[in-house]
Amino acid sequence: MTRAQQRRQTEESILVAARQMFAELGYERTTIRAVAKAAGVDAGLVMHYFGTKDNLFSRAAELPAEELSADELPGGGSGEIVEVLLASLSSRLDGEPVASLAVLRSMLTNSDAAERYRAAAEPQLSQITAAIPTEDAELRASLLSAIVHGVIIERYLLRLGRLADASPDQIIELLRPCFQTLATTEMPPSTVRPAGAS
Amino acid sequence: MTRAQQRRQTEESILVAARQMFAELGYERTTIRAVAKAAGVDAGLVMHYFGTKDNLFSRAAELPAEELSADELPGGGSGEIVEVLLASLSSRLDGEPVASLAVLRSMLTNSDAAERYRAAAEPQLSQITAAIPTEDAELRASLLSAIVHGVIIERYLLRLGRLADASPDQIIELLRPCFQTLATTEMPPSTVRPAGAS
DNA sequence: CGGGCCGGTCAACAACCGTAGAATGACCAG
DNA sequence: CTGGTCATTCTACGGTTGTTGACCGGCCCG
Repeated sequence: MTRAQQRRQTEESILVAARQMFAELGYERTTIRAVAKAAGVDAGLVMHYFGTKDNLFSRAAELPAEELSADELPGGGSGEIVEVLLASLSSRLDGEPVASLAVLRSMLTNSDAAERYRAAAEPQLSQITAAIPTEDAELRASLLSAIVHGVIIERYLLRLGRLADASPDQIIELLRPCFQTLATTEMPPSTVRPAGAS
Repeated sequence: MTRAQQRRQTEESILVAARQMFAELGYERTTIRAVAKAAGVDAGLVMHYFGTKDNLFSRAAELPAEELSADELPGGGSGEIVEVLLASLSSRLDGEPVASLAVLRSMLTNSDAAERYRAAAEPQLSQITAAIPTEDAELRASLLSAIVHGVIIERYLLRLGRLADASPDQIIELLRPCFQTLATTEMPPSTVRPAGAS
């Protein structure tokens, strides 16, 4: 194995360990020394390669650009966007998306993670907005986004309730009508009955 | 002012400062020294009163039992539970619920916060479950819960999109049909059209 | 084959953290 | 008035953290 290969491999194993720890412990509780030990190298080497802890996080959280943002939501009507969103959610629901979780868990305490998350979420948000015909499209898009993130957080980070172990398909099917009423103007007319109405 | 009063007042001002910092920075980045400085006292005093940082957090996060869990969701059909949930969400949507945010932001890194959150969420969850007549009631309840938390996190912690500044009423109204389709078996039949179907 | 590049280790520093305990000084009871 | 309680502060300790720079040794180029 050539020298460059060796280096890239070591670098990658550091990144893998870092991703894992960031996802499990969040930014603050993840220490460079622990990452180094998990990767089987010295802490100094991590600094030598990545320069700074923030930078290590940046590099470790790079690929969720792929995991986090749905890949280029194709335009289309509000009907199609729902299916695209559901498909994107579904793919994130089987198999732990480690890099995404690293970003999500660190999001609330690390400013770089927060910005990275915003950068991944905003274009997606505006694409959803564009596909919704109503006046309050922006808010509806935000709600759709909030639901997606709420589900992922509750499933992977909080591990609360049935959401932790339910099958992706089951979740998707329950969410579909929900998404449809949000993405389109149609509100089920008969079911709108706020509180007291005989 | 008597001695006991003075003490309780100082203690309270420490708690206020602690809540604020935990809500803004999360558990790890909040330091006892900083809390003390914000409260205008010495760090040692904080230790003297609260013994430990974990304990300080516990005390600072006590009142969200009131903020977090909807107060005694009254039983009732799936229709009523929707309105109760929406009302609970609505009340949390105007005015920043500082203590709740402290718990939420620290939840992902501090085990006490996580447990506290679970303790507040689980009874609520089972009450929702009880009000839903379908077989997959547990999952539906979890989804409802996930949506609520997703909305709050995106509004207060992430401050992403229109959700950050929209009026509570507007959010509630958009969410209502969503909640109804989740809490009841009724699925809008005509709108179910997965992908390609002519 | 020899010398420099480079992957990698080691030891140490400065800062900060939670925490402990002694010291101070004002207040209240007897 | 006096003695002790108690709110409050000060100083310091041990540990961990991010980060640094010197050092070592094998690989590759000329």
